[in-house]
Amino acid sequence: MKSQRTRARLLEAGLHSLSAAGLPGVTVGRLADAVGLSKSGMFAHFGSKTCLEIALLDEAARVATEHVVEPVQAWPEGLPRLRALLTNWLGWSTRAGLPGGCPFAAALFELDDLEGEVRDHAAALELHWRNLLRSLVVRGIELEQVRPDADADQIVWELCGIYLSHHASVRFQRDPAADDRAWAAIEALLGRYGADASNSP
Amino acid sequence: MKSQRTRARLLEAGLHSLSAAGLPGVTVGRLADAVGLSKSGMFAHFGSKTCLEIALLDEAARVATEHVVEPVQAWPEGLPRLRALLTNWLGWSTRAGLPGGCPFAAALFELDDLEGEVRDHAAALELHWRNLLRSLVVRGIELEQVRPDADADQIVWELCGIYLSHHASVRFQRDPAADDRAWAAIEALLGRYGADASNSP
DNA sequence: CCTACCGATCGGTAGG
DNA sequence: CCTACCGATCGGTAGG
Repeated sequence: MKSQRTRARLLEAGLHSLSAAGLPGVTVGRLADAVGLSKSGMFAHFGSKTCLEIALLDEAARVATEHVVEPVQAWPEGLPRLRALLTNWLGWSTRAGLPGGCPFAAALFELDDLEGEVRDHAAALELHWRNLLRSLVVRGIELEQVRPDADADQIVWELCGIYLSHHASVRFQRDPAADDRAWAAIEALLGRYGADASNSP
Repeated sequence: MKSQRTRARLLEAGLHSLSAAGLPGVTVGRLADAVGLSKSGMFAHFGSKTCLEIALLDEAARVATEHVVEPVQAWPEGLPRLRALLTNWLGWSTRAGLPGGCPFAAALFELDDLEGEVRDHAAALELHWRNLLRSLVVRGIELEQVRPDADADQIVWELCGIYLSHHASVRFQRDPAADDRAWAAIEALLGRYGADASNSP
């Protein structure tokens, strides 16, 4: 019970480091210091650095789900829910109280050319997220809010690009127009496939 | 003269590490080993780790320019040259012989929440690149290949998103359809602003 | 460019 | 969970 609270504090502090400095910024020693225990205490909670990294990715997914996915279940299915999800997705890490960017966006580029458990775990979480996006698009097609010949995978692919460009725009270039640019791109993308659109591809 | 050749070998080996494992993957000791000299020999060439990192970003920019920008000057101005540039941009690091991904894409997410000279240098190179993209779009407008009311910055912003999604798609998800997805997105984007397009925004 | 060295930190373990 | 410790590696320096 006390152990579980300590673990929760470790995950919270670790997620902050992960957001601020990426996986290389998370070290066993620094995290132990931040929470006020010894390094070996860390290994009592996480058997290895790899286990810690995987636990932190899961924690990031948990917090992301809490802030991005859960509030959206109240919206009507299909496009309205997708739009609400995108609203929550863009900039979620800041609204979740994290000091830096999205750990998954970072993992996409930090782990891309590495092999191992951590990469595999990040890839699984990433796939899960894309499938969620995809299911909303597919539901939009079923509900005839999106053209029946729309390519759901293409839409998801482009939405991910908009998310990444928005992330770079906000966190790296610090462009105040990032939100406007992202929504202009999103509306153009959805407009392209909208059931009301008459222009052929 | 011999020193210059050694420096060139250091830059080449360092750029490989940078591509494969990002900035955290470049260490003075490993790079010294790879080229067969001592660590202090490294400091004779680059005064500090920071200097080395900046030199590697410049080297990455040099190689990128060589493979992406220079071959494109033969194309007609405006849209044809932009399309040729995009063709060379997507996947350039592999065609340049690098073992991993694009160092600038990685820097965008590795350095975003850090401060310092390295970040500033990466930001300057990034801005230079976006300005190049922008100038091609603007030239397309001047040549009436692109609608006069097109927002060049928005186009560049979306192109960067397509590049990042393509990068994640190729290197992280290893999706063989990445090129097709990227070009579908590019053609849709350019079609949206094409001089021949009659649909309003 | 070298040898030889510095203090700090890395992930991890022994033994309790 | 702790103290105490391990070998390896980090960026960097002194002196040549």
